[in-house]
Amino acid sequence: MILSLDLGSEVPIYLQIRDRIVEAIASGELVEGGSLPSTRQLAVDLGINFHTVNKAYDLLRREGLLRINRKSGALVQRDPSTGPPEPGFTDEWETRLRTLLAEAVAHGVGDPAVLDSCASVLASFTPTALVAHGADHGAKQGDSAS
Amino acid sequence: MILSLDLGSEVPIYLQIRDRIVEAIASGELVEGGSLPSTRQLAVDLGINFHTVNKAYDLLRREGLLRINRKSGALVQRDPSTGPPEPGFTDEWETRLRTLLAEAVAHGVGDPAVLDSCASVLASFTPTALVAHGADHGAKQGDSAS
Amino acid sequence: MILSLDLGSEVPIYLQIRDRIVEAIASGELVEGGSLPSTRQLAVDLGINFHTVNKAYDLLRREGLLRINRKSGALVQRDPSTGPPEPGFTDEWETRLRTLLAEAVAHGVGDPAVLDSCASVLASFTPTALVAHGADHGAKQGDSAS
Amino acid sequence: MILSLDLGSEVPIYLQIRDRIVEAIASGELVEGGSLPSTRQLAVDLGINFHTVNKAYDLLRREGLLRINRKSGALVQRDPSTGPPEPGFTDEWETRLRTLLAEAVAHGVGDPAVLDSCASVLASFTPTALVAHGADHGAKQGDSAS
DNA sequence: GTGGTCTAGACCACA
DNA sequence: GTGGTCTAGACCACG
Repeated sequence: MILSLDLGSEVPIYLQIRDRIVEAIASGELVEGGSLPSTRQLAVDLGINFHTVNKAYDLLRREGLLRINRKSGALVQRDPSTGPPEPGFTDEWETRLRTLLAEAVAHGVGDPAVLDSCASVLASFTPTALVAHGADHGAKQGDSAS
Repeated sequence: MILSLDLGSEVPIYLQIRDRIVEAIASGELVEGGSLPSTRQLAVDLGINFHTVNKAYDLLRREGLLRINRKSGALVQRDPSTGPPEPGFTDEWETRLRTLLAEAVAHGVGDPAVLDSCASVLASFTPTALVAHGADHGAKQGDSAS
Repeated sequence: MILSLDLGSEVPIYLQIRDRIVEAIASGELVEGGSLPSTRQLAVDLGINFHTVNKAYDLLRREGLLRINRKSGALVQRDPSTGPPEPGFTDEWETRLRTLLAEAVAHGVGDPAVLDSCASVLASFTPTALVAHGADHGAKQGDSAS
Repeated sequence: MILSLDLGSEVPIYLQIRDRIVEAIASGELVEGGSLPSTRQLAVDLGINFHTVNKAYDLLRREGLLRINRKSGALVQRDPSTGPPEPGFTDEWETRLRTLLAEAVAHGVGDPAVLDSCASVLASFTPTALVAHGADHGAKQGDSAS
């Protein structure tokens, strides 16, 4: 759970923390039931105010990725294997995806290049070891639409 | 150039305007050199303050998608056919893509489903290709429509 | 009187015209009593609206550098040999000079480099040829007012 | 950090603030790393809206003279000892210098008088050198005062 | 007519 | 507490 922040970035610190944790869950680095450092501990490690960590954890809780209780601290509530997303998640997410992809296309990134980026990002979440027996859910290729 | 906003959304109005325009550029609805409504006009049409439109336009200008001058108003500066993105764009964009995709994966959307979403979003930007036989009026070459 | 503008610059066109004319007067390219192109003519030559030229001429008139009458058009009212500036000019000008020089110093340009810039700019106004025989109406020296 | 404005001047307040700060940096009154009053505080002190201060600070930030973060407010990012200016600064600056000096020359201020003005303005930024015997505390080396 | 400035109030995000 | 967002009115600059 090494979590590198960029102080002085445009992105608020609490969001950077949240983003890194989301990515850690996506990549399997954090699995359902796993525990995260206490807010105080992480704050000390990162050299930031613990309120900032708190805010990140709370955001993740509201997103359904963490559960938090007094005794055991923050635990991962969800991971890729937990099941399909809550209803309503996908629509809202696709809206954001649409805007993000539009941005690349508008700037002149070709459709294939965009898809390649998506595929390679996905591949980076499943570092080969997990693609064990059938590999039927890996970052498959060739279904490009254009 | 119908631009439907969701007042009362979490997303600020100026960002919604910006997002819709980015998507319009990506989809070829707006092409390089095309002109956008004047800030005041659009503001009246949308029933909002002109500053809000102004802010959206200014953001797009800073992103390199619009150029703005006093006489002719806002013109589209870039479209998918204009060329590859400025250096530095892709890296920053992929960082955001990574976070966005991680979000879906963490919520249990499978890699293939994610890729499908990406592909179908991209396809939605070039719907003409799916309909046309020769597809000679797609936003691929500089055949400006104005 | 070739006057090159940069359309699309941050600096308004009318100000660019004004600035170029001020520089032409400073360099002796335009002398007291000399006539400028008519607003319409210059507007056509530059491919701009004649109101814009008008605005530049009017500004110069208010600054005391031009006089304008219907029959003979715009005439240069002042040049370096006309005499010392109107009272009040110098103070206001030095305030602007102070800010401009402070900007360079704050950005790390050393005092000598700043002075060099000033000197070379001044030298560029008096292209050596004018300091010829008597040099009694050129940018004469030694009449420092301070 | 006393900052006297002239309400009712032609020059917008935010620009006056910006100019005074630039001059304070040039004169060594503000040194790299030094902190400025918070936007709200300064606004109260000056009896103006905090947005106006904000605008001045933001302009200075875009000029590279300030850095701004939420925790520590506005800090001086540059001062005469920080090093040479960013490439591109000098050219743009000399263009403005050229116009400003041309103005004086056109109004009849002699070249020597102009140069004198430049020199005395520069001298006013480092007044200590004119007083001190050894001049070992001038704003020449990185002897930050904070 | 256009876009942009200047100032501003209410509110939010951040640490 | 800090800076920043979002929206806004009145006015100016520009062509």
